[in-house]
Amino acid sequence: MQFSKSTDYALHALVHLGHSERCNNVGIKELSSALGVSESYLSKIMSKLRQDGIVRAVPGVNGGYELARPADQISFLDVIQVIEGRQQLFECSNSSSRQHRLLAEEGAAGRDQKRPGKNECLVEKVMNGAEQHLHQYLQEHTIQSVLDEAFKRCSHEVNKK
Amino acid sequence: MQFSKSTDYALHALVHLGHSERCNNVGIKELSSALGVSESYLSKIMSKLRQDGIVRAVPGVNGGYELARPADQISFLDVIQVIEGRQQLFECSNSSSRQHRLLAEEGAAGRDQKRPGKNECLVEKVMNGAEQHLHQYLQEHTIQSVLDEAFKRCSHEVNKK
DNA sequence: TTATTATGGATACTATAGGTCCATATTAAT
DNA sequence: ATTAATATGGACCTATAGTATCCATAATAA
Ligand code: SF4
Ligand code: SF4
Repeated sequence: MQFSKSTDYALHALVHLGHSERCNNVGIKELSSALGVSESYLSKIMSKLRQDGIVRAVPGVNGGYELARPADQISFLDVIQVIEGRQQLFECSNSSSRQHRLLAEEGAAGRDQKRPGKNECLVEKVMNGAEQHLHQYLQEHTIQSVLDEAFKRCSHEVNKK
Repeated sequence: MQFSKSTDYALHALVHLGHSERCNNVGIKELSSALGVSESYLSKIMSKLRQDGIVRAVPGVNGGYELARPADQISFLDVIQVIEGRQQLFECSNSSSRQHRLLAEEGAAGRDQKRPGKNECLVEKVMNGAEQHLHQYLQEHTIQSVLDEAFKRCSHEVNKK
């Protein structure tokens, strides 16, 4: 259970883009050398980010990438979901087992015909809760918030002189 | 980014053990058929749980597994960490890149010789925060809490009669 | 028109998850 | 002591996902 390296790369690439915002587009070469990742691999990742509307890309001379929206509207969650997919953290595999009947159906069978089998399972309930918490946190942290913190450090440095 | 099936199995097995607590040990056969998982595979998982002190095991006739401590002292986090390992959610891979210097070192180099390179990286900071939140939530939910909820449902059912 | 850049398909390698089988060790019951 | 039942651990296999490279093609600005 770990985030993939691709997510790592994507986040760093976006931070880089956010940092060079006012300049021209940033080409894959610059990104690649800044992050220390091969151009071929990184370009796949950037492609994904573009397909999901996180960045814009323009080919041709002086082309490259730029953020498709302000950095404070690109959350960590957005990036993670693009790269890792939107599958949920916990997916029940054996919902036809005897176990299942105890935890999800018993007590619901006769009581509520309104919700047909939609009675939430107790294990899933905990896990989905965990996922929600995680998502909320990741939603609240954006590329901009990283940039801001970096700037704060930088200005500390200046003040000290 | 998903929890493995093994974690799923482990959680269900523990719930089963918790449910049959006062009875004798529960053998792998019963567990296996209750969960709908092969004995061979499930036994590997149970072995891991034993090595980490979550369950006790006794071989021989009428042997089997039982919880090594009360169900309210076995958190989801405990189980997950046994099965998935204790690696952190986000592990930085390219800490020698140019990027890194911007985000983790700049502003720290001259300022603080006390903490040698221990200046926390800003991307990691967010991710570690996320992990902490997740862990806290998972720590607060135990096998017992699932059992309790199941019991609540059950008694509703009884009251209705 | 051309040089430059992104895109997407094909391919390969690797690591991990998921799963099986069997030989061995351990224990309780007889 | 013997035996039957049970857990354990090693060896092995397969499928899938992550990581990565290469190349042919498309799109764009100069
Ligand atoms: S009890 Fe929940 S997690 Fe378990 S099998 Fe049923 S739906 Fe899945
Ligand atoms: S900035 Fe943080 S996440 Fe990025 S390379 Fe440095 S330590 Fe790793």
